Amino acid sequence: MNSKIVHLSCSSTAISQIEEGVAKVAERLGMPPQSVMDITAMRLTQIMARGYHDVMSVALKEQGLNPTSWMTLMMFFKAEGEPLNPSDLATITGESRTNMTRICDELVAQGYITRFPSAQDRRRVDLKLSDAGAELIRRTAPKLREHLKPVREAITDEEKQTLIRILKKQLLALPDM
Amino acid sequence: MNSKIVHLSCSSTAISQIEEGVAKVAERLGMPPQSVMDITAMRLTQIMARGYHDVMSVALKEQGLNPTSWMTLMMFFKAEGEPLNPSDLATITGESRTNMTRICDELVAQGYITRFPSAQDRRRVDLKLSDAGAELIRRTAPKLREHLKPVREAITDEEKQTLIRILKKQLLALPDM
DNA sequence: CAAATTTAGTTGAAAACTGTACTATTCATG
DNA sequence: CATGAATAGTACAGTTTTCAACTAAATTTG
Repeated sequence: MNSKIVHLSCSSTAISQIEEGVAKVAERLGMPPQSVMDITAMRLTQIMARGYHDVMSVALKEQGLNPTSWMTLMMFFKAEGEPLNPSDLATITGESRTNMTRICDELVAQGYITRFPSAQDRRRVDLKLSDAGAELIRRTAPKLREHLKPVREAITDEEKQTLIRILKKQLLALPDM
Repeated sequence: MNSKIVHLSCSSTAISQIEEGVAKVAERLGMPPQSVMDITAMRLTQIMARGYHDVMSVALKEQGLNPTSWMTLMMFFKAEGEPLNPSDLATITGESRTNMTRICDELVAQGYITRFPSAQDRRRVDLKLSDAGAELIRRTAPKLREHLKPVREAITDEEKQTLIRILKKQLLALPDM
């Protein structure tokens, strides 16, 4: 019987299916048994990231934002009035410079950040959070937190620490490109 | 001094900056101290997923594939000749049905899968892996594994188990939408 | 210090993905 | 068994992101 799966592939049946599938494929491809863990970890990480993304998207849509523009706004909030340039933002967020230009265009158009030419370097553009932007952040952050509540409560503080520690080790091993 | 960051945000300075930034923002927004862990875990998960994606993309590009089409091919490989339908693939991979149609179009055009109407249900389309597709998988899998080697070797088997266990708990908590 | 190189930002075209709407078919139920 | 609801697939339009090419300014270097 072909058991049905709910939309977001995060039911326990869906997860079991992934594990079975990975094990089967790894064996047929003659991969070492440990590779099952590697691939499973990768898949689950990707699915979790997608889950975060989707939850955030839903929560942010009503504010006219998406996860990327939100993260960009947070960079400004962190900067505490210090101006940021598009390329800084691009490297920090991991977005392309091209995309960052667009996102900033949008945020400027929405009135959440202001843009003016840099005094020091005339190639550069200085961007700052507007009052409206800061207000938006203060208003939206609690809503996001609320949406993420189930995920937050699914694991213990100790598990969170462990997760962070393991992810850091993996991240440092990523080949830079 | 404003320290420069390498392209993919996975240097140890970049990670520290994320942690500092999260802590600072959380405090200024009056969020509880634990939320720093929550947000950090989320960010690192997302960055890791992006890292996987980028590594896969590079490795797959030379075969004319992308991470999504690769995952789709793997579903067929797992199915062992059993025909699959676009909507099955969509639910399993988490892609939209629309997108899956397009991906399958592409894979058919590349000759890696074959498409023919289902005998049982005339609404359906049956898709199967072609010999060329199976050959492509056998040829590509080891290359992918090679590209992911640094990540695989960054953590112990025990840590992998732990990572998987924690991610599973979180995944099950994701609100379905 | 002039020429070559690099960097910042942007633009337009292309690619990847999503959302809506539609047709054809099957399933459910009165 | 006829009719309404649900499902499979896809086309089309819109969004988001990337790629390639370009301008302008700064930096390097011969």
